[in-house]
Amino acid sequence: MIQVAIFEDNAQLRESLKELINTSEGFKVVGVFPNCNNIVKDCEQLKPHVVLLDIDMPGIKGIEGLKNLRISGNTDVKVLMLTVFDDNKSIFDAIQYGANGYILKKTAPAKLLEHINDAYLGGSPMTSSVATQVLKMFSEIHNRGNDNYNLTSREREVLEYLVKGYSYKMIASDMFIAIDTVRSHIKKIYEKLHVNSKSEAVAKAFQDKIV
Amino acid sequence: MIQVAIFEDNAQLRESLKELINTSEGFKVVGVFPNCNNIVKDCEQLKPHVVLLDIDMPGIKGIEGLKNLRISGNTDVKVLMLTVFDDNKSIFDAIQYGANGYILKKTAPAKLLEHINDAYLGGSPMTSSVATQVLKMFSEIHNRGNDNYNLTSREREVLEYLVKGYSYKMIASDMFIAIDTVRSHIKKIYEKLHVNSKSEAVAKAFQDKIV
DNA sequence: CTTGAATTAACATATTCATGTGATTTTACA
DNA sequence: TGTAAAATCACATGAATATGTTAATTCAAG
Repeated sequence: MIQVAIFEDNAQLRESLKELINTSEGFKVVGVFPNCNNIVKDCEQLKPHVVLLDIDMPGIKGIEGLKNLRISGNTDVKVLMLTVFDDNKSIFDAIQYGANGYILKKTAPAKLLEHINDAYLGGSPMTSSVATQVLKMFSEIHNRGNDNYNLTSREREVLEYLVKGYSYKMIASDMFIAIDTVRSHIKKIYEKLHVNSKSEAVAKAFQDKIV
Repeated sequence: MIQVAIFEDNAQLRESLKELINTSEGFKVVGVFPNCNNIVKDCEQLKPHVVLLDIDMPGIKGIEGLKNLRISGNTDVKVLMLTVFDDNKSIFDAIQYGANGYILKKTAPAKLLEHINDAYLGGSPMTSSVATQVLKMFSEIHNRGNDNYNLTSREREVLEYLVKGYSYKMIASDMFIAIDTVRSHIKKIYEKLHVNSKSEAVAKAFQDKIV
């Protein structure tokens, strides 16, 4: 018997979720709340296996509730975020704070039960449109910026030394060139990166994944 | 009518997939191949909407096939990777090369069709255990290192300015403090981060995700 | 063969940074 | 209420950096 708690401000949806889950074999609603102001205590008392958490609630928002729950040390209960939109930022935040799944409210009843079961078993059910967002974010992150600002190989080399925190003197000695040459390269690098200090160049190198 | 091409070395699975899909309303198998050595040409000729691609094939592996397909410029066809294991590395690679979904071979027939349809419609169906892997990877990446080197709030603030490439003067004026105070903070920051230059501090801030 | 980019180098100068050694005032907390 | 940490500021000095100008050599591409 999977025990479910529901946090949803919309009374109608709240009740129909409760109805759906309670009338389904193997599921039981142990608590229903119109907000997640006391979600930590609620979960402590009721010990649900799975929580359905609306992301857009008045008062403490769903993400905040999830955050509080995880901060309180409860990493056990599976949390399914419910939302109307497959919004990028929210998905991101939800993942950050350890949501176990992210599904749209329009999900069909049968699938919803399936998702709850999935989460209970340790899976991470998500609406496939949400999954698309996640994959997109994922590959964006791991896509190193293809514009390397047309740095020459020597310039890139110098930039790498800068990132490693070398001084001009050290770079010169490591590259077997004069310190004035290092200066020349760095001047060029600054032009190409549109910066005018070492630390800006380093920051840009990280941000744009040049190194 | 969703047109599907199958690339799967196991003859039995290949045939049963074909059978399943062909006997289902709205689906049609346009091609079946025991390897993906010519996947680019195959897809050019048959123009499938969705490709089922076994990840563990002899000759050109599934991931390679996917890669070739995307490199050839075909970003249109939806690719569902089929696998036995929810293996971390493979999932990662598949995402990199633009797979649209990642499902286990043991997926029930009904769900498989659903997944194909999902992919066709632009979603990213994945088995929920796979989704778990993805989310885990995702949050690992975005998990800011929990050791922030015991920087005080003011020090962290200054560090953020450093990362933004501000000079001491600019930081002082922005924070409404004397430039010597900025120095003091920065000296402390260097001690705590074990560095001794602006650019090293910036680099460390990025590497350890302090900012 | 010449033109242009890349790499190398020198010189000058003003600014910024790193470091040391103090001190005062808040703020937190035991 | 006393003490430690945090935040503030000052002064000094040498090192490092940023910027400008100029120029020789190499080397690939037109």
